[in-house]
Amino acid sequence: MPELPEVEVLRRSLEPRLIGRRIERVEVRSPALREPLDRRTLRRRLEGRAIVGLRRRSKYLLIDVEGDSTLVVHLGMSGRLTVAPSGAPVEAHEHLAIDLAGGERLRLRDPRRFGVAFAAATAGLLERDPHFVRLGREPLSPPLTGSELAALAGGGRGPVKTFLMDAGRLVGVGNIYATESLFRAGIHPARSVARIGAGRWERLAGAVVGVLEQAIREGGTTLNDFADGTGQPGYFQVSLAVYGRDGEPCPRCGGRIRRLLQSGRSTFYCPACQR
DNA sequence: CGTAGACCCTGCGCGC
DNA sequence: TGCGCGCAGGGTCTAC
Repeated sequence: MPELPEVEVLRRSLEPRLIGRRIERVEVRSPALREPLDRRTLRRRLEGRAIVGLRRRSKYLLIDVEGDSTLVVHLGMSGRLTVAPSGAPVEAHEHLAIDLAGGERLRLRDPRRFGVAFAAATAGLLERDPHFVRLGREPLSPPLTGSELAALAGGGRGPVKTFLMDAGRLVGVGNIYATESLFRAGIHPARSVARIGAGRWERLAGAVVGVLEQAIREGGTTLNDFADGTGQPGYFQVSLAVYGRDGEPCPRCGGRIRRLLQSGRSTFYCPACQR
């Protein structure tokens, strides 16, 4: 489900509903996520404390509470984090339920269980926690430039699409937005990063920033199940030029969009427009 | 060393 | 209608 735009849309939708709210109770309904939920630490760090801020790093959402604690959530492929009335029926694959003072409940559902949720000290979290220490550059803050992108790829030889999705270099760009960025930049996804010149790097950096910003404005991409914290779907999927459009006409030249596999992930591209 | 593939897990849509 | 197959937005680990 989520790449950077979806997590950012989720963050913005939750922020006004969560800031200042006190966490009354944390309930681990099913601890089986990619990393097992730690009931004791979650309760110890969160219960009784008010939420003071929501941040995003890469595809992680960070919910800061008073007293130097942070709830970290990664939605994996199928995670959803929503606010519901506390009396709402429990849904399938609900792993975590957090009751807020005032009668609402923050719920984490994740059918495929690729997600992660844990609580830790706020201080030094991004600098020291193993989930964060190896993460690369945020593409939007400040907006990525071509020369920075070229430097991040320095020394590599692999395909440019794989590079864009390497979170150790650049974070937040997953399969959809890597695919769309390369279409906008007119670059073939299999082109080696060693064979990209300054002009192309500049176009690609602009495309990455433009695609991510537009997707945030349009509420993210809802292919199956993405929703923000209030359950609202996004609508960037109608703006997708090539992703998921194998066999359809290219919106720019009318040629046939093709699909190929790279590192086990589907890539869609126009053979005429992307070189 | 960097890179490619397998793997984790459930659900859905498609073709038969 | 039912079933099997392929595929799905993530990340990590292992084997070259």
